[in-house]
Amino acid sequence: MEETNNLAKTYDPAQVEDRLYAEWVKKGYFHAVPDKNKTPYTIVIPPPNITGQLHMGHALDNTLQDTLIRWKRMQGYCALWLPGTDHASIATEAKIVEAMAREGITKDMLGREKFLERAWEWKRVYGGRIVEQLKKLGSSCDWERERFTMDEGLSKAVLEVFVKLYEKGLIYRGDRIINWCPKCCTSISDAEVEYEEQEGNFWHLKYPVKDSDEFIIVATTRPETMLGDTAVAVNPEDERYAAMIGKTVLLPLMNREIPIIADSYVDKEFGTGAVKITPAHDPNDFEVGLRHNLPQIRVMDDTAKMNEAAGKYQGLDRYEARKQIVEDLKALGLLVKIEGHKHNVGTCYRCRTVIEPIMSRQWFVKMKPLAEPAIEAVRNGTIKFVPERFSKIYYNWMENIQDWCISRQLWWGHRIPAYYCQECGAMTVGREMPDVCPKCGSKRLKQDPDTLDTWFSSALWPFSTLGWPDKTEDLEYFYPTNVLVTGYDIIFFWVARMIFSGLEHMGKEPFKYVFIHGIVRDAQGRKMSKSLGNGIDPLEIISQYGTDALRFALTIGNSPGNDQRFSPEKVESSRNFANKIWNATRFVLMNFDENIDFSRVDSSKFTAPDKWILSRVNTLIAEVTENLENFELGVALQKIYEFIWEEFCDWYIELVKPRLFDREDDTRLEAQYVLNYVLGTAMKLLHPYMPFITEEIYRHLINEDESIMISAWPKYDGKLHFPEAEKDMQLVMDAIKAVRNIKVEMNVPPSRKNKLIFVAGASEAGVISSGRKFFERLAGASEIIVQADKAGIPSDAVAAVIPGAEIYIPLEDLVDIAKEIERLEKEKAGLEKELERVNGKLGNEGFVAKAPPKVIEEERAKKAKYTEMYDKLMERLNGLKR
RNA sequence: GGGAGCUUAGCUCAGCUGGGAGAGCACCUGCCUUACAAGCAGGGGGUCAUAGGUUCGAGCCCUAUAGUUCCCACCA
Repeated sequence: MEETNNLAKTYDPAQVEDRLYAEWVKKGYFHAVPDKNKTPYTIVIPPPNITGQLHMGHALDNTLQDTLIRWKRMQGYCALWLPGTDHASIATEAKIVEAMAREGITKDMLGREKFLERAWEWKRVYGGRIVEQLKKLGSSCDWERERFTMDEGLSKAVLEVFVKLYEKGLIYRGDRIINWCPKCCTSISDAEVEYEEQEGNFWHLKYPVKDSDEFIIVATTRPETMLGDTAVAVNPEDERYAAMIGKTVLLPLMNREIPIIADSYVDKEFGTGAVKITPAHDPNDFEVGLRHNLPQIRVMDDTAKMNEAAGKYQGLDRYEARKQIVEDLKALGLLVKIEGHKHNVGTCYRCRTVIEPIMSRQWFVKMKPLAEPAIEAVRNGTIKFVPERFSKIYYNWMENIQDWCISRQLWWGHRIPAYYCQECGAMTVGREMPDVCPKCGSKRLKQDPDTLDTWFSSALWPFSTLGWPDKTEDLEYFYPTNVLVTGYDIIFFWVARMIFSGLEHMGKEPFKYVFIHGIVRDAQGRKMSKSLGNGIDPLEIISQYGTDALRFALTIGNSPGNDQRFSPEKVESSRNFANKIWNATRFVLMNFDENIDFSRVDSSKFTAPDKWILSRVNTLIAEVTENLENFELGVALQKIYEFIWEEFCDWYIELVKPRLFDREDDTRLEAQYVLNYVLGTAMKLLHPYMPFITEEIYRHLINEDESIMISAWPKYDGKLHFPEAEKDMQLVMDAIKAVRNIKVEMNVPPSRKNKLIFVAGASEAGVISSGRKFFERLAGASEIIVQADKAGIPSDAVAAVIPGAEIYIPLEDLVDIAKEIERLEKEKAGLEKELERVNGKLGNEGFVAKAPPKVIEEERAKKAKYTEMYDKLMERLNGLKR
């Protein structure tokens, strides 16, 4: 205990964090083992990309998870926070390709096998980085269970799911329009396309009608696709074009004959009412093409360069081709006009390249049958979104869901388990490559070169990480998990897909709650981004202010699902709070004796302030616990903050100082005990939020626990509820505040001591008398007189009326009657306003008849209180004015 | 086109099931009071976007409007 009296004057996180974290890990506190005597509480981490660097989004997401898991662990649950990383196929592959490009190497030069070797090497080098960064946040993950989406076990799960869904007919291969990223050279899913509004043009083009001198004018935003046109469509009810339907136009530049068809898809009002149809390069045109049996002509290759079907434009990039085609049409007199046109352009969410819709043979998951139970699970409350409003976003997406394109033309990822016979062309899907083709017996089989969308494996995360498809003890015990914590930007990508996957493969929801948070923005409210360079590095903040300050700043004053701004000022005040706690602890410890022995504490010697603070912390326990249960982390933290700073530090510590400083005081030990208990309890409540400082402090306090991390979460205790003490202390504190207020307002030097005369009824008088020391110390009182009436009070004393008492301060030379009257008039006006409001309510028949009795009673009590204060104030005022 | 959020003190934001408007920062005044100046004490500052409605009672519930942000859809 000796060294405890020598805590540094300011809290230094660097001295504490790494040391404690290492110890927690060493002691195995983060490790969860199935325990039949405990209830499981499970969170699986949203696995960060192996290429990732910790950013504020991670910091927030993981702080919230850690707060929940630490709280539940303390509550006695078998709390598992399962960590891991995601292979992030497209993002990782892009980075590797980029690095290779710097060496002048391409994927093709290297070949698949060598490329994968590089990728695994990349994973080995960088995969651990983000994990180490998560540790800096204090994350209490069970690192013994760390998983990676391409682990053997998880890959087995992917294989199993693919084969199962294929056999059920829920995975199929087909030729459809998909989103193609020409830079990443792969298909991507609808969810991976981001739309951006861009200034574009609307080109009006003349297509000559065959065997006539007529033209039909089409309007397009993408002239380059005209090379692949296989029809022109008009609305069947459009009279302007009625006569044209069925005729043939000669496609300019290509001189291909294409029909004019009628399809209700065409909007008469928009553009010219005639639409060029390019089935191979537009999703809507593709549908029209199917309805009318139109040929599909792809005019671009995988890098969005024009291909051989583009005739003389072959080899040109799509935008060069556009320019050239417009030029050529103009030369031919077929360009009618160019209009400016704002439109949304789809871009690749990874590289921002404009997406090319291209017809291609890909693998898809049939979504409708999977979506239905997933919608139902949220609708019937099996899974709850917090805040609830996010379920609407979820429904909206799920109800309009399209089939999911899952194949990617990438090498880094789970390879599609489909095998093609090189002899007969038969396809086999299976858990392993068949020895021979089941159809023709040939041994020449080749696996599909494509890999799966990275989200295909993360969709299985809540159960694949627990051992599925094997029936493991972990899976049995920890699944379904309790809560998933993630940002709203990832509901479609991940949350929705986990829900239908869990229901389909486990027959049970993957989690009960989806706790959604917003985005961390910069101080100006902008999204943090690499291109803007406005990102704030959490690790930088940690090294400057400490992990606890960062976590506090990210949690305080935020409500679930809302975005927040992050500013250095906010962390600074968080850091100040950490320092405040630290110093409160220093104070407590420096007032402990070496041989302090709490077994000798006599609870009958608890004073009013003791009972008051015990009662207050007791209430705090109940409120914080309830807030946490409702995922109101910010509100709960605010309450802890206010309790510690205002009630514990500003009041309780100040109130007990006289007892601590007087070594002979009969209740000194009791004060020390209460300080230790209340601070310790507050630290427990704060621990889930600020794990390091609370642990460090807790170890210096007196308790039986090995670590605050595994100590028991405080419980409300009816025996520690002291309403009388709370009421008495309210009177004392009101009085102190009133005196302080007067002294400042009347410009009394703080150092000057004054006599205080209280006029109060018997019970209040008792409270005030026993609070003598508090007034001396905290209100600068030199002498306290308590009396039942106003006898002998100097007429020029300054007065304050508080609930239950009047206070008079004889200021002699300092008093300015006019000023005093002015001050009292202000008080009077305030009271009048209150009285008016209360009387308005009580005078309202409706209120008295319909309001709950409890509310009416409260209002009546207020009325009595204010009336009494008002009368006393008026008496004083009239006395002064006389 | 559809949907959601936001609008509360100078700034950033809380405000749980409707019952006397809050915090942090900033500002003003005074304090180095032996835990903390990263602090202490005191103070100023708000027709809770606007207009209706429900209710005894609305920052909170309903409707409409305005401004703002975002998501989805993608009429070429």
